[in-house]
Order: sequence, then structure tokens, then C-alpha cells
Amino acid sequence: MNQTLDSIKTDKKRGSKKTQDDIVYAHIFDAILEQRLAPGTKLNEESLGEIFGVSRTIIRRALSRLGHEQVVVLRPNRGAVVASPTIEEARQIVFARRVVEKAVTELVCENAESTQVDKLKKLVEEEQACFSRGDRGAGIRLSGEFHLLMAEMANNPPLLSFQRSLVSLCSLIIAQYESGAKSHCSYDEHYELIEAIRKRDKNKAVRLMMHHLDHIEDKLSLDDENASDDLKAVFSGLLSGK
Amino acid sequence: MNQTLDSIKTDKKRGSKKTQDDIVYAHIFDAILEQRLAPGTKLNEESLGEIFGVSRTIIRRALSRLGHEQVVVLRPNRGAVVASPTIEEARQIVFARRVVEKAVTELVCENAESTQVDKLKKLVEEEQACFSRGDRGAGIRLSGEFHLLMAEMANNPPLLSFQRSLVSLCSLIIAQYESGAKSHCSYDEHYELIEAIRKRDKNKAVRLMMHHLDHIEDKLSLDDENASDDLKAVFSGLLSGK
DNA sequence: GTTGATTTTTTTGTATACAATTCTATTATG
DNA sequence: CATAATAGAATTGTATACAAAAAAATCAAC
Repeated sequence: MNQTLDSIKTDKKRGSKKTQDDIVYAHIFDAILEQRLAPGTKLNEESLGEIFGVSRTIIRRALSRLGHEQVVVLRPNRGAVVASPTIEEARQIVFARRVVEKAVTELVCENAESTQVDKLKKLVEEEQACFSRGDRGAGIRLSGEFHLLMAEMANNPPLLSFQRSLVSLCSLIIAQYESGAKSHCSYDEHYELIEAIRKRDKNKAVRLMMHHLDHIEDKLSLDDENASDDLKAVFSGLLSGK
Repeated sequence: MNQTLDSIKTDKKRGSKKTQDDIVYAHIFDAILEQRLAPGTKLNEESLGEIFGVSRTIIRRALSRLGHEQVVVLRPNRGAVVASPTIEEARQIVFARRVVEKAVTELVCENAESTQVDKLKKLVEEEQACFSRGDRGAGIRLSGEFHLLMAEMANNPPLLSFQRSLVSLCSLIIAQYESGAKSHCSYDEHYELIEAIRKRDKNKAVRLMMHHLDHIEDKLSLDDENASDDLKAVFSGLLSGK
């Protein structure tokens, strides 16, 4: 059972000094980004401890971090659950992302070196490959990582840290509100963006990025009409029909 | 000794469900904002535990939170210290703040109710009072709270959370790089800003806010020349003189 | 059978004990 | 005397035990 982490514990790849809670954090984070953990899922400390083969102490630390990034909600005395933003909250998150992405895009256009842009392109190719072979989960995660790499290239750690939080929250939002339709094939938009960055066309790059975010927000307005979390609205038809 | 927190533990004012680490977190946070804790200060877990009358578990949680906000630096196996941003990092932080404050200011101009603006004004009056009576620490903290209240008024929790981190980091920067001169009398600029918000003059408000941030950044460029953390530069005069 | 109170179980919050690591001071060696 | 090596103390990382709270299950009354 605890082979899961035993193999990781000794996995000192890249000499990175990952502490145990870093690993647990990353695993849960990825699970959320890949939508293997649905919004609202309860995150039991002991169960997670058994899964990863560590004590609750470590789990707690990881959850605390995720909580600070608002990816999970920590309810005092009632444990942690994967966040499930309301439509209102989702709008606020997307708005915040517009603010950050605009700044990031501008910085990247100004400062990016071509080797870095190459890395961006590689990432999008991977992303495309995932979607082609039907691995939607990994595709969505890589799509998020594209935006995180952009933020890294912007060379501004505070913005990057904020972006981490926003990207994962957006992933949750997509999980919640994107209808079954196989949309979210964003990689072509990513390619366009890379082209604009290569040409250092700041205006176009920002425009493309905003357009990119419009797509997420469009889905929200769509769902706003049907599936609502407003109980009265949900049952009004039922009542009038009776 | 542990009367310090015993009194706070039972202090259920406002019915706020503050858990113990919330309280410790807030105390350390305030101490940093008021500059009672200087940048670079080592934060020993056991000592803090004794001061607040709680176990290391609680201290650790609080430090972990502060670490995520980058207000303290958590060095694996080597403990936590109050962050001491380099000039380069300081510039990045101020840049990030420009991005956030611009968005916040626009949102506030669009949506603020007059009762909220009144609260803003009250806060600035307190701030002014602090500086008049020479309580620089509290003044700086209130100055920060002015910006946090703005972010609250913007009604965007993710932006607010980010702003929390940035404001405290800026406070650290001021602590580090502001020369003895009794500058940082920002409250008059806050008054101007409030006027612009009252008139819903978005352009002017944003312009004032950017100008406000210029003042912080100016200090950095000034100090950039003299007090440097570049050892070679510091001792070059000494060496040539010999 | 449904509602409400009470007990039991589960889960979270906190303290503490021990292990692992880093820091400090002492001693040995050139 | 300076440097290196080593032993000891101090500090952090992790697991675990117990207390407090919440959730679930049981039972009673209607």
C-alpha cells in the first residue's frame, strides 16, 4: 500500500530538496489540476496519510498550503474539502486572472529569451498530444502549466505564486462548469500566443490572452442560466407544475 | 509568562471563530507590519511557543502560513526568518503591487458605496493621528490597512489575499530601505485618493495610486547606490584606501 | 414511521516524544 | 596560529497519543 511514497521518498531526482509535505502537496495539487479530485471532495487526513504512507502531521501541512492557495477549503473542526467555487466566485477568480495574465504577458513579450519560448512551444506540443490521445486530465494539467511557465518567464516570484493559485482554481472551475462537450481545446490558442510573443507584439499577445480567458468565462454565463445552486430556482418549475 | 495568550484564548470578541494559530499568525504578522520584528530576525519555534503559551505545533502552522505569504522565509531544517527582500526582489514586489493596486483602484471607483469610503477616511484619520503622536509603528500598520481595506472594497477575495501578502512585504521593504528621514507620511496622499474615489474619477485615482507607489520605489533607487548587499562594492573603498 | 434526544464512533486540534539535522564549541593537527 | 575534525548542544522534522469537537448510530417517545 505505502509503496506509493516509499519509492518517491528515495527519489532524489534533480537533487531537489523536496520535503515530504512538498511531495504530498504536489500530488494532491496535480490530482486537482487533472480533475481526478472533484470539487467538493472531502479530504480525510487519516486516509490521505495511509495513501501516502506518512503521518497526519505531513498531510496537515500539505492541506494547510493548499488551503492558503484556496484550492481546498479548510473548515475549522470539520476538515478540508476540494474547493467548489460558486459562479460568483468563479467570475472573481477569472477577473483576477485577467489582471495577472495581462501583466505576465506584457513582461514575457518584453523579456523572454527565445530558448524559453521554445520550452513554451514544447509544452503546448505535449498538451496537444495528450488531447489527441484522449488523456483529457493530463491535457488540462499541461494547459495550466503553460500559463505557469509564462508566469515563470515573467521573472516575478510574487506574481508567479499568485498565478499558481489562480490557475489551479480555474482548473477547478472548468471541472465544475464545463459541460460534457469536448471543448477546452485551447492549445491552438496557445500556439497563436507563442507566435505573438516571438514577434514581440505585446498588444496582440495581450488581446489573445484576454480572448483566451473569455472562453472560460463564456461557459460560466452559459451555465448560469441552467444549473444553478439557487435552490429556489431549481425547484420553481416543479412547484408551479404541481 | 503565558498570561499573554491565556487572556486572548478566551477572548471570543466579535464571535469570530479564531483558532489558536490564527491568533499567533496575526500577532507575528502585526509585529512585522509594525516593524517590531526586523527583516532577517530568526523565528525560533520553541521561543515563540513559550511567548504565546502554545506548543510548537501551533507556531509551526502560523509560520507555515506566513511562509506562504512570503513574509517569512522557511529554510528547510534551518528554521524561519523574517524575509529581507533584496533590492531586486523589492522591485518585483512593488511591480506586482502596481498591477494589483491598479485593478483594485478601478474596482473601488466603480463599486464603492459612500459608507465604505467613510470607513476609508476614518482609517486615514487614525493613521494621521498615529504619526502626529510619533507612533510610527502603528502608523505604518494603518497605512497598510488602508490598502487592505481598499482591496476588501474591491470585493474580490483572491485579489485581497494577494494584496495581504504584498502589503506586508512592502512594509518589510520600507523597514529595510527607508532611511532615518521621517518620510513615509503618506496619509495626505491617501486623502487625495479618497477624494478621487468620491468623485469616481477612475483615471485620477489610478494616477494617484501609481504616484503613491513611486515614492516607495524611489527610496529603493536611492539606496541602490549607497547601502548595497554587494560585498565587493561595500569594501572597495576600504581596499583602495589601503 | 418520523422526529428528537442520547450514546457511540469518527475525525480534527493540540501537545509531546523521539529522530534527524544543523549549529557551536572544543580539541587535535599541521 | 590557523585550519580541520569531532563531540556536544540546540533546533527542526516527523510520528504518535490524547483531548475536543463533529458526525453517525442507536434508542425512545409520540
